[in-house]
Amino acid sequence: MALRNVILGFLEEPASGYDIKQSFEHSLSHIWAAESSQIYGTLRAMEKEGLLASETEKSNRGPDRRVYRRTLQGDKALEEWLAGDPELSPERLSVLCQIHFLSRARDPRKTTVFLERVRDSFIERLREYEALRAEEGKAKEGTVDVFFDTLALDLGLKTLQARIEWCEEALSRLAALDGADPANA
Amino acid sequence: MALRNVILGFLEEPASGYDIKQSFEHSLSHIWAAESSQIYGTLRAMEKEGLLASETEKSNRGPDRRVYRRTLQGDKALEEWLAGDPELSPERLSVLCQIHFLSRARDPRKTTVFLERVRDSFIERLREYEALRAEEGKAKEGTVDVFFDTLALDLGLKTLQARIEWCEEALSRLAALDGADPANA
DNA sequence: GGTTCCATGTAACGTGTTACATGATTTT
DNA sequence: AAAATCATGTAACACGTTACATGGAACC
Repeated sequence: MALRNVILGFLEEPASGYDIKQSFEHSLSHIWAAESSQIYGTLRAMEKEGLLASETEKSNRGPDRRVYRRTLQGDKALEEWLAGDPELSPERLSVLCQIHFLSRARDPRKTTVFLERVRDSFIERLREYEALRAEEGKAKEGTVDVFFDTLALDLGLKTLQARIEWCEEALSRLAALDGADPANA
Repeated sequence: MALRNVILGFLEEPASGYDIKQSFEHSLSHIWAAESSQIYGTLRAMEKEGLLASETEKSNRGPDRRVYRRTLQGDKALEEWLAGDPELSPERLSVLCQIHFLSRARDPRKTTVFLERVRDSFIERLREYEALRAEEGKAKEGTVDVFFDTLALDLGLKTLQARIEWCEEALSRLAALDGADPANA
């Protein structure tokens, strides 16, 4: 159901499936990048359900565009979503499963190597988020908009920082284990 | 593909679909709780692929059990998963989408109410994780096992703490905005 | 006799990805 | 003439959830 809601959110102005795909890439890329195939299908379904209405329109470049706008029912659905409960989806990070089973083997060496790689991946992603954040910040220096537009991105940054810290802590505790109890190696 | 790998991980000892379902509930519940229907289907598929082999066995209570064990090929697949790249799945938190579109409206009041609810949900989940953590810790006080067995859980704890902090920070910045610029209300 | 636990599954649906098909227009 | 961009879609597959069917054994 989330995709439907996000589409409703993007349709503040009438837009085509192609436009919505662009919106994903420009303003939600760090959270979600839906595929065109899914977007087009969902738009059709939403029109059938009465959430959207569409008209075709000549493009000045390429084939005709099917332009969608929210119906009153669509307006209402969006409002309900934004006034409804926070949707805390379960996380199900595969990497946690890997760590779980690795650590069952009680092998400090293997665990260390793996955690270092996890940390490096997190750091890499952090760099990407920081770059995005810098762009946003530069574009709207000192305005109230900076706060609102970086709200969601900042959660990602904070989360990654905490996870990198977790890696560092786990690695230093592992090093202590390995030193104190070399029989484990 | 993740479910296949987790099943391989659980099959350190031969086990039935039912047993695997229990394993999810006992040792991976905070990360993932797969449904029986999916587990049984996947077990069948994995046997067909040569990762597992099964025999039926009388149960001392209830119907016959189909007990699976890893084949050599299954051993190899598990090893490869644990030696392979960390799987950092994309997060796609619906709640971030909600925040994104709420904040577009530039409405400090609505955003405040929503963020308070998000914070409370995170706090609730944190309590659950802390309870799980306390159980683990109690069962294996002072042993090396505590470290390994709480590794994945601790990431969850750290993540939640960071997210709660993020809520608090955003809320206090919002309060400042609202005080300084009441024209926005 | 009813509830709970053991145990395996089927069917339908919802969501998401990958690969591909089609064809116009603009830029190099 | 080739490549990039605009624009919409179909088909097949993979993953996951929900609801339901079936039936035995143990416990109260």
